[in-house]
Amino acid sequence: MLELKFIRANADAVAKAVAAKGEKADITAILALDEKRRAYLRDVEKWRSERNDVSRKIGEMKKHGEDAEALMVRMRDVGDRIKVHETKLKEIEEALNEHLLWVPNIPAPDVPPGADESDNVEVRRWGTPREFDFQPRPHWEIATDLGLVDFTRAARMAGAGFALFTGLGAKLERALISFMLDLHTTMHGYTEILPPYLANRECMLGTGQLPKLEEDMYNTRQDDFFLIPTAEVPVTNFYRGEILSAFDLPKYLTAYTACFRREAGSYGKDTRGLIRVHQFDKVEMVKFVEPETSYDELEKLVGNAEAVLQALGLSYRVLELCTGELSFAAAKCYDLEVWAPGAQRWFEVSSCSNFEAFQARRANIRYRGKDGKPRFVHTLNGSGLALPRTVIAIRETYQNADGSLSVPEALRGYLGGLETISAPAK
RNA sequence: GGAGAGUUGGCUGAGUGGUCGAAAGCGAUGGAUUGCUAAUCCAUUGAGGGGGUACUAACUCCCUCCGCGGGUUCGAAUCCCGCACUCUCCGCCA
Repeated sequence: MLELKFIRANADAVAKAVAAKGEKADITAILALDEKRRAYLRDVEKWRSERNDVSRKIGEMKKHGEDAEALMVRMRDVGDRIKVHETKLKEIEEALNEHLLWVPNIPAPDVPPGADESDNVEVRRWGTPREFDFQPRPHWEIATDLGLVDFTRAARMAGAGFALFTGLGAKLERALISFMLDLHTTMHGYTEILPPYLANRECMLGTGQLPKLEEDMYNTRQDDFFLIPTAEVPVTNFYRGEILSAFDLPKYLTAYTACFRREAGSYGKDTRGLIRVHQFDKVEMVKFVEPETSYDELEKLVGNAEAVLQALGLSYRVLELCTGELSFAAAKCYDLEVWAPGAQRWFEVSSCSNFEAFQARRANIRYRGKDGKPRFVHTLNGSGLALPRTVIAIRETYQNADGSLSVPEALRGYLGGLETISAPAK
């Protein structure tokens, strides 16, 4: 959410940002409603002021035993008029607010302009893609042969597009989750939390998934809860409505959660294996920081996510997203893409964004500055990491000629010292 | 699921129809005192919005907000109704 004052003063720039992001917020309508709102507000406030004055007078007259009937009759009239205009004012404000919720965040000035992924800018690469002296196989073959996943039975349980990890495949998920959380809590200064996987409507509005992405979310009809599409939702809402102290900032939180996405509109895309599934595991990092520091914090956040890939020995590249690829709420975003040598392509495993005050304004998360004035914090978040594609990269990178899989050293401690995953005996 | 109690400012906590935006305490900020620390004293200290002078600062007037939404009334933190959440007890249950 942007401030109405800001939109009023920078209408052109905001309209430009809306276009650059391919959004459809109607800035002209907002300005008109804003104008109308203030006109009604002036009237209502004038009458309310009168009512307050006269009511006070009535109170005093009654105390002195005087007859205030005439004034009371007059105020009854004023009261009716206020009520009518208040109703109208409320309608206008609701319409205005509805419009405002559709205004995206403005890209930071240094975000490269562009329409699609071809305009993203590669910032750096890490690691050398592994050379094979045999033909590397794709991850879905490896997983099936080693008995790590079972999509047939997953479909029986839930439906198409769900993963079911089995045996060491399941244990590998658990190992990765523990490894990532341990890394972030011991090396990067994050506090671990384990939040609810269901979130209410206010949370979804706060982080900006709603109203735009309602179709992509699972909703529990009876109670109007949403299955979280990312831990960002509950974790960012950790401080919703609170005023933090400047001395407590920055706050770093990390959480493992399952994530649920309907992936409406993406049918037929990346249907194979784990690339795109309705439920997946992810470790998320969320930061609450002072505005002055948020871009430094973003770089550090990317570094925290990169540390996971580096520890796992996986090659990756860092992309800076162009304006057209930025999500609704983000001002700036880096994607981390890992190299999968079997599939011969890059897979996004992390998205690290600075939302500046956009989410904080929606979720009303403030801090009290050293001058005592409350200000909105800046929020950031990044995956550290999403598991399915990380697992894909591990399988393809660490595969051996005999079909077995070496366990990355960083994970061995979490798998009872296991060094190799081999096909189960038939 | 049933019964009861509660929800007030950064925090604790008073307030049951008329200067209540709200006592008191804590905390915070500024100042005084002080060899340092501690203690003490004085002062300031809620948020959001609209208008005016000014035209980033400052000043000033007004409105709203005591969980949320309605209602009663000239007037509601205070009375009535609905909802949410928290706590206690009972039932059920992983």
